[in-house]
Amino acid sequence: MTETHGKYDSGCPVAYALDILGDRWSLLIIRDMAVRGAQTYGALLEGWEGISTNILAQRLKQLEQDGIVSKTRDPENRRSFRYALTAKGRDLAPVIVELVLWSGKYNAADNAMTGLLEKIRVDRAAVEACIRAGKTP
Amino acid sequence: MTETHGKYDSGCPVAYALDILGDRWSLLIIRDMAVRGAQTYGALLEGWEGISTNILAQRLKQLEQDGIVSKTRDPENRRSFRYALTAKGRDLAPVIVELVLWSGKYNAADNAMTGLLEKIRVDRAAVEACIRAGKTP
DNA sequence: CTGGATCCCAATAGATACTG
DNA sequence: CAGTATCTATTGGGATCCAG
Repeated sequence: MTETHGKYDSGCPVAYALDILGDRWSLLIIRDMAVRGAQTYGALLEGWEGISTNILAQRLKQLEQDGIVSKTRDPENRRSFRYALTAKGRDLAPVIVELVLWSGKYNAADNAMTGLLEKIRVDRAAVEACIRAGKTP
Repeated sequence: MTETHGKYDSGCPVAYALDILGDRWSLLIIRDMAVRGAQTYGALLEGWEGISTNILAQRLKQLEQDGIVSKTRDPENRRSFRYALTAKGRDLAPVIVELVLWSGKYNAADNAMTGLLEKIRVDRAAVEACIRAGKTP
């Protein structure tokens, strides 16, 4: 019954994760939602790395299918949509935290944009709790 | 002096990590070394997912440049090489562990090949210590 | 206007066959 | 065993077009 997801159906949990996250953009989109609080297509387009419109649309659709992202109409602005992380998406917080710690160790120099590393160093649990609560740390 | 690595030089630590790991194969190669103990080109080729030869060669070269993997001549077999994780590569252990835990939560069904999830659940610290020590858990 | 589809084209990733 | 060569498929950028 296990839905065959992607390319390699090896039964390895690392491969399962990489089927969803193993590309240049998916995790950056998740980061934009978790860390920067981006909630709209427009806000995601203006991320730090400059994703293009077709890729963003495609990845959002895929992430929605994978249960990472939810899409709803904006209650206050009927012509807009709101994207949010699901519980499954927010549960990636520890993965993001470990990636940031690793980068911080080996790429100490540039960490300019986020300040995330410092926040994690001060109180890692608090950062994860924020993300899990759907708030930006 | 920060060497510009890859595509997006945004200064975000997540992006730094993804520049090295954000593709379908790099982290699987690292997993094969860390978890399965693969040390040769041939052993890596026979991983669970079936990487093709050119991709493996290219990724190994890149991972070596990025300081994740080291390549040395096999002392016992002069015509063979041995690939190993560097400290930087082994320090990805927590990232792999978090990915496995996440997959285990949302893809409980298939975890057949590794048994890694169970080991992590029994003693996470021990698994990470193994990998950091260059031993397979 | 926001959100997204589409087309064109360049660049990368990848499978297979072959080589020292 | 450890790759290279070749060829095809997929990805991605950028502009533009389209719908609500």
